Amino acid sequence: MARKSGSDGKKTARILRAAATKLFAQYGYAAVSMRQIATEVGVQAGALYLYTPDKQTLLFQIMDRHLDDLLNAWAEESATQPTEPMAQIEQFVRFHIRFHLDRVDAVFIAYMELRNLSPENFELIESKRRQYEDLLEAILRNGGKEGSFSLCDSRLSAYAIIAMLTGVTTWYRGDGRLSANNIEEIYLCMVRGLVSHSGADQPSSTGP
Amino acid sequence: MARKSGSDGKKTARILRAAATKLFAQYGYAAVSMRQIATEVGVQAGALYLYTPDKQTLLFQIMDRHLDDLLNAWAEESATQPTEPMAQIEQFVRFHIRFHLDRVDAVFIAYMELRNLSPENFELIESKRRQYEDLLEAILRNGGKEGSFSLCDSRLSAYAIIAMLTGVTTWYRGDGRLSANNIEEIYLCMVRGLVSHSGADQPSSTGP
DNA sequence: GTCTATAGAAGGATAGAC
DNA sequence: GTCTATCCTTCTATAGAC
Repeated sequence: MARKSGSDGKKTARILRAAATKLFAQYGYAAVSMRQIATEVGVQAGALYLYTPDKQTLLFQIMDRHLDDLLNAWAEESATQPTEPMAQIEQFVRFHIRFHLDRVDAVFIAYMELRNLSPENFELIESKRRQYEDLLEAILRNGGKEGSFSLCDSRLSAYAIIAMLTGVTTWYRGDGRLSANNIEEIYLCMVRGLVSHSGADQPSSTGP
Repeated sequence: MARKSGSDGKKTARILRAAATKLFAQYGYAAVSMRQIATEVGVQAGALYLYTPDKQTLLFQIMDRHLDDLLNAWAEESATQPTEPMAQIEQFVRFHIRFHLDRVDAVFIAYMELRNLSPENFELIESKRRQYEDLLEAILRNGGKEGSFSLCDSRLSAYAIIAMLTGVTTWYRGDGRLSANNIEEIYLCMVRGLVSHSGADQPSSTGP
C-alpha cells in the first residue's frame, strides 16, 4: 500500500520504465542522464534508485521485457496457426509489422543499445532474439521442405525478412501516404516473392 | 611540412578519424570520451582540438565522408551500367554488399548515431541518404515500367532491399559459414524474387 | 604540434531528513 | 516514498609552457 497519495511502488516503477524508454529511444542510453529521467518521471534523481539498482539494469529491463513481450505475443498469435506454410508466413509478417509499429521506441532501443549492455545481459538478450529468428526459420524450412517455398537460404531468408520488416519502424509515420494495413499488404507481397524465387533461369544456387 | 618527426597535420587528422570511427562504432558516440580517442590516437586530449573544432564535428565528418564515399563509389561503379534492369539490380546488390562489408564501422555509425547529430547536420546526412535510396528506386521504377520487374511498391521495395542488404553487416563475420561471395549470391537470389512477385494467385494489390 | 594543467559543468549514485 | 544535499568521478574544451 502506498503511504502517500498519488504514488505507489509498482505504478512509479512502470512510469519510470516508460520515461526511460522514451528518452533512451530519443537521445540514446549514454546521452540520457538520471536527472533527465527523474524530471520526466516527476521526481528527484535520488528517488529513482528506489525502483532500479542502477542505470544499466534499467536498460536491460526495458530490452528484456520487450523481447519477452515479443515472444509471448507470438506464442499467443501462433497458438492458432494455419497449416499452410504460405499462410503461416503471412501471419508472421502481419504480426511482426503490427507488433513493431506499436512500440517503435522499445524496438529502437532493443536494436541500438546492445553495445551498452554488460556482457552477461547482452547474452541474455541475444539468445531471446535468436529464439525469435529461429521461429521464423522453422516456418521457412518447413515450407521449403514441403514445397510451398522455394528458398535461397533458410537462415539468411529469416535474417532478410526480419531486417526488412523491422526497417519499417525507421520511416513509418502515422500521417504518411500509407496506412499500417497498406504496408502489411505490400510487405506481404514482397515476402511472398522473396520465398518464391523462380530458380529456373537464375545462375545462382539455392544455398551454400 | 611537419616540424616534428613522425607527425603532420593531414596524417594525424586521418588517424583521428579512424580512431573515432572505431571507438564510436564499438561503444557509441555519447559513451566515448575525447580522452579515450586521444589514447587511441596516441596523443593527449588537448591535442585533438588541433584537428577538430569539437566532438560533434568529428561525428558529422565521419558520417558525411562515409556517404560521400558511398555516392562516389556508386557513381563510379554505375558509370559502366548494364542496360538490362535485372542486370542493373544485380550490380547494385553486389556493390551494396561489398561496399558495406568493407566498412562495417562507418556503416554502423551512419545508422546508429543520427540522433546525436545537430539538426542541421542531420538534414545534410539525411539528404545524402535519400539520394542513395532514390538511385535504387530509379532502377526499380525503370525496370517495372519496362516489364522486367513486377514490383509490389517501388519506394518500399527500395527501402526493403536496402534494409535487408545492410542488415548483413549486423551478423557477418569473416570466419562464418559463408564467404562474402556466397552471401552476394544468396541476396541476389532473394532480391530477384522480391522484384518479381507473381501477382496472379495473390490476393493483394500491387500498391496503395 | 604536443604537452600539462585546469576551468567549469555535469554525470551516477548515496546519506539522511521528513 | 520522496526530498535535499553532497561525494566523487568524469567530461569537454581551453590556456599556456615547451
